[in-house]
Amino acid sequence: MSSRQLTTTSYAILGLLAVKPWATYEMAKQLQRSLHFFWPRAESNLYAEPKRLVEAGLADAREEWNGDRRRTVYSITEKGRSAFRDWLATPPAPQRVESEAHLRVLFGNSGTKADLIAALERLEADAASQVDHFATLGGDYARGEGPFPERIHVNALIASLGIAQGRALADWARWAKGEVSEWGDTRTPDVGWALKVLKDAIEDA
Amino acid sequence: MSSRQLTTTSYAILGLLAVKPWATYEMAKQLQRSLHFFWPRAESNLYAEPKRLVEAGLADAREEWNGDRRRTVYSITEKGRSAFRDWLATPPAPQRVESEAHLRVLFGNSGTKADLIAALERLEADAASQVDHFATLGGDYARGEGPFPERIHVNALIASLGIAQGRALADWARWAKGEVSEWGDTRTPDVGWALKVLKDAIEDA
DNA sequence: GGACACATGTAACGGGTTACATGATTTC
DNA sequence: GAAATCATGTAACCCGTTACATGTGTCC
Repeated sequence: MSSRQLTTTSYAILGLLAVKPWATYEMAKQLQRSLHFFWPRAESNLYAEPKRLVEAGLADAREEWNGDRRRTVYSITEKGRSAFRDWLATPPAPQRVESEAHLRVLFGNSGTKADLIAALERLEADAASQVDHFATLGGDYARGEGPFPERIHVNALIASLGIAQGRALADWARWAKGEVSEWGDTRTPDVGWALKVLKDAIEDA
Repeated sequence: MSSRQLTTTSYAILGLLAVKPWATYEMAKQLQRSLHFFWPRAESNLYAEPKRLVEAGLADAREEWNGDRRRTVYSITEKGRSAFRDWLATPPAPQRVESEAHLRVLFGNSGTKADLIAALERLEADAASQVDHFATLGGDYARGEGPFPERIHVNALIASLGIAQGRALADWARWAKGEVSEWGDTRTPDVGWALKVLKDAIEDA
């Protein structure tokens, strides 16, 4: 019925199940927490996926009752583990970034200075919340409070990545905000300034 | 018929048309070039959008003939310009990143060292090609060869952003590759190492 | 004469989102 | 007793992708 080719989202969930069994609700929350920044998905979506995994024999479902409230707990099967390992051996798809804020910077000369600065502020806010998130996660593990001590090494990797990327973006946005605020208007380029920015950027490359 | 709410993709195209009139084919290529890294879209998609813009009165279409070969040239209308300005004044949606490579790092402990390193290499390659792209773009403008001199300032901004982000990612990936290659296996965490990585990352935050 | 770039699409499919629905339990 | 959160979905919609189609001009 609802059978379908497994997607990356399916494997993301399978990966979570490889860590431990999860109830769907719990798992959905966890996905929001851990995948929000590089594999974002709507919560409602996550209720269909584990059923497909069960159908494919990669996971087992078990009903639990808490009073009159039902919860479905999923766990990975041996077949699931090996399917996940196979997927990990597969070449990853290229990264995909969608950023309206970048778009607004690119076309910033068609709008007002306030618009452009608002876009830069969004960029900075996004970046700051990313840094925050990964710093919190990393801090928990650093204090020995991470929920999965056996995952401390991969989590350290992810935290340092999230922080590095977030910081680079936040720093840039803050810098750019300062620069743009000194522009006369958005339409007329200060060529000397632009040339210097380009030179500096390319040197870094 | 094919009328529909305008999407961010529509506005991206409208933004291009605000720069100059484009033939569809040319425009599709340009979109690949300039939006590939932060608003990627399949080429075939880009042939439908300008028709919607025309339908909405935001653009005009003109047929041109080059021998027996037809090309449709679109240009923005006054209404289009003002609609685009309105859109620029709108708060940008949060950034959205989809990265299978990140996912594979997060679950790297379920796979082999080779898998993990392959993911890191993908990350590094993505980042390097991003740096490359923006360095080329920036270099053209720096040499006064940019196709749109009146856009040098926003292009400088975008180039420096692209390079900064790409470099941050590439540097991290290179570093991580070196670290992981010294791991015993992916399963057993070296807690001392992880703690140090976390401490360093959080200090940076 | 063949390959390749130019130029413009169409058809089918599908993963994902938004919005809504529903009832139970815990908390204040 | 109300509000929040637990817990699990469904229905409709749609933007976008993949894959394919088709003919022309140009270059070697």
